[in-house]
Formats: sequence, C-alpha cells, structure tokens
Amino acid sequence: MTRTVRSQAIARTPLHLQLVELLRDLIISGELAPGAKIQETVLCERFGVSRTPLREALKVLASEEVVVLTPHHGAAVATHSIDQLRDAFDVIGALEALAGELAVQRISNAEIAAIARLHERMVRHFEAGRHRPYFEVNRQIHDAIFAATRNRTLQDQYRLLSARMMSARYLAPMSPDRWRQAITDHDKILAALQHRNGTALARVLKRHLAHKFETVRAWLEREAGA
Amino acid sequence: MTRTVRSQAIARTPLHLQLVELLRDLIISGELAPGAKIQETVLCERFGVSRTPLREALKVLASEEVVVLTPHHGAAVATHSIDQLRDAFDVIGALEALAGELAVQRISNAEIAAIARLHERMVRHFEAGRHRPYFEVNRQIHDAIFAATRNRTLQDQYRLLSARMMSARYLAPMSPDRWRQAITDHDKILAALQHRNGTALARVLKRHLAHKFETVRAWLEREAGA
DNA sequence: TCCACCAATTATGAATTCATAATTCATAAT
DNA sequence: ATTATGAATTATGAATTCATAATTGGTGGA
Repeated sequence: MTRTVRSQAIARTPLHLQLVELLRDLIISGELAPGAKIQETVLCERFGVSRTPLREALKVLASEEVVVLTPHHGAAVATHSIDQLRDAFDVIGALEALAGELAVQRISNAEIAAIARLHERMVRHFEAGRHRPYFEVNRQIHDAIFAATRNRTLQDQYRLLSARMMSARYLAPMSPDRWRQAITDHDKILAALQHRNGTALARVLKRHLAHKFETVRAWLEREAGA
Repeated sequence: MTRTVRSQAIARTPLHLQLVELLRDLIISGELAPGAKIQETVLCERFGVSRTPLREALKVLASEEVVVLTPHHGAAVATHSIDQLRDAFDVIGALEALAGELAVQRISNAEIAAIARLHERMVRHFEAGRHRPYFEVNRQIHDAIFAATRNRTLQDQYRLLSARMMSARYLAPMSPDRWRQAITDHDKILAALQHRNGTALARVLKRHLAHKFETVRAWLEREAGA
C-alpha cells in the first residue's frame, strides 16, 4: 500500500521567505524607519544567516516597493512622497469599493456578527483612548471584510498596498475630531454590511479611506515642516 | 576560470532584473507554458549566468505569482484556475474603472488624439483579420489610458495583474462575434475619452473586460475538455 | 585652510562550492 | 510480473568565495 507520507508535510519555510516576513515586520513596526539604509552584513549577523537568502528577501521586498535597491549602493527602506501616497490611496480606495460590493454578496451572517463584535471592541478602545489596540482591531475589521470577498487576488493586492505604507498609517496620530469621524464611518460600514447594501458599503469605505489619507497627509506635512 | 568580459549595457542593470524581464517575456510569449517546470541549470546554461541571479529572479516572479516555487521541488510557471482568473479579472476591472475616472481628468488632448490613431490602426488590423498586431495595438491603447492617469501605483498594479495572465489573454482565440463586440466596446471607450466622460469610460472599460473574461473562460473550458 | 586626487577599505554583484532533500533506477522479494 | 527497498544521481537550499564598484581617509598642492 503506497501511503504517501506527504499528507501531513511539516512546514518548511525557505529562509528567504522567513526573512521577508521578518523584515516586513521590522519596517511596519518602525524599527527600520523609512529611508533607513539596510546593511546586508549587519542584518546577516543579527539573524545568523548568510547574505544569499537575505539578498533574495530584499529583492522580493524591492518588487513590492517596500525597500529600494540602488545598484552598487545597497538597500534602503522605501520612502513615499505625499503624491505617491495619494496614488496608493486612490488604488486602495478602488479595491475597498470592490471589496464592499463583493463582501455583501458573499459574507455569511456569522461573519457579519463577528465583525459586529470587533466593532464593539474597537469602539471601547476608542472610548478608552487606546490608540494601538484601536488600530489593531480596526485592521482586523478591514481584513475581515476583504476575507469575506472570497477573492484571494483582491486580498493579496490590498495587503500589498497596505503594507507599503503601514508604517505611515500606524504612526500618523489622529486628532480627536478625526478619530470620532472614523468611528462614525465605521458605524456606517457595519450598518451597510448588515443591510447587505454593496453600493453604500463601497461608498462609505472609499470615503473612510479618504479621511484616513487626510490624516496621513496632514501628519506628513507637519513632519516635513518640523 | 576565464575572465568574463561583460558589456557595459548589462553592467548597469542588475542581472536578476534582466532575468525577471527575460523570463516574463518567455512566459508571456508562451514559450514557457503554464505548468512548465523550470530547470535552473537549463536556463542558466541558456542565458550564460550562474544560478544566484536566476534564483533571485525566480523569487521576484514568485512574489508576483507568475511562477510557483515549491521547496525542494523547484520552480514552475504558475497555472491559474478559472476561479482565480475571475478573481483577477474582477480586480483588474476595478483598476480599469478607476483608470477611466482618473484618465478623463488628466489626459491631454494630444494623448486622446494619439489613442484615436491607435484605435484606427487597431480597427484596420481587425478588418484584415490580423490577430497578433491587433492584440499588440489593443494593449498599447489600454497602456495609454493607464499612463494618462498619472498614477504610477495604478499602472504598476495593472501591469502586475495583466502579466500574470497575459498568456491567457493572448492565447485565447476570439470568435468573430466576440471580436466585433470588442471593436464596438473600443468605439465606446474612445468616445467616452473624447467626451471626457469618466463614469461612462469606467462602465465601458469594465464591461469590455467582462467580455474578455468570457472569451478566456470559454477557451479554457474548451481546452480542459479537449 | 581648502580642494583635488589617489590609495585603502568596505560593500555589493555574482559565481562557485558545499550540504541536503528529492528523484531515479536497479535489484530483490512476494 | 509487480511492487517495495535502497543506492546512485540529480536538483535545490544556503554558505562561501571571488570580483568589482563605491566610499572613505589621507596626502600633497595651491
């Protein structure tokens, strides 16, 4: 009996993929700030790997525009101008709109309920003024909406573009007014989901993102001036 | 070992990026068919490079989902199910709709005129039944519309997703009816551009893509059956 | 003192080498 | 004859080595 042993293959993640995730985390968390130069040997020392897999990882991140490779000059964490951010936000807006349309068609009642619970938690974080947990739950809600689309490509593209400026989204502090606005947006998002109104959901998701962009833009301009 | 004398041309662009383009072309042209196994040593021999840059290139293409890497099994040209293609077409549709909205706001009259000339050429290829030149000019028109958006991210994402199934788009033969339909679509695309009607352009671009998907789907299902 | 230029050092680009996992093929057992 | 087993071969994963471009630091000259 030829029982294939491949049935429960143990997870063997290639080194370069592990490094991709590791570096992405370092960049998202802000430990590697935008514009920071990446010294291959330094990171190799730190992670205990040779340059080969690290360089492969850098090439992948470069193709995602998370880092920038300059021939013979090395790697650096990508920086994005306000124009570039606006461009990315426009694209993400289109993706969110599509996500809204698809989600209401395919989401289960259980998933809607789960998002409602996340929503409650997020509101509580807002009321307690806890920024970091708020952002985390916020991200989970958006991820849940994209997961409900059942469209892997859509999810991947969304993650790709979000990751590219995740640090900006996380770091940009919201004014109390903007934060209240965000909560209002999310109330409408949840309502549109519960009514399975795709058009409304697409519209409010897009507007929500536009608000977020204004927050990021204001922060970047203040940063640049300071 | 003999001292390799490299020409200046290839010294400027990193090898792995050249290989990314080279491989992409091979895949788009169909020389490397979907599902084909990629033997590293074979391609290294063919291109006269070592495995290091080729493997870097494969990793980049894998992150674009143009190839699939299986640990210890090697690389293969990615195959896409009809469901995956539909997912990708949905996303491209959203991108095209956004492109339409932005293009009419930012395109110059000269660019519209250039697209009109491309349109004429495309129609002549259609009337003469020249498939390959038709597809080529068709692609140029769509690229021109995306270029008119002035949104680099949008262009990049579009190119990324189209490349992923370019072979399918190229290889799928259109029925005479579908081809006529495509020309009708393009008439409307040009008209919407000339009237700078973003809503109409977005709508017709999306519908045009839906037609294209039906062509590809029909072809794939016939292929699978045959 | 400042600038230009050249040597020394360092970092990156790419090839080669080494280790290990997967496949193939031959042999043996049922 | 067919299938299972195991050695041999092959291909991939990763480290190391080699080559070359860029940077740095110092010296000499104006």
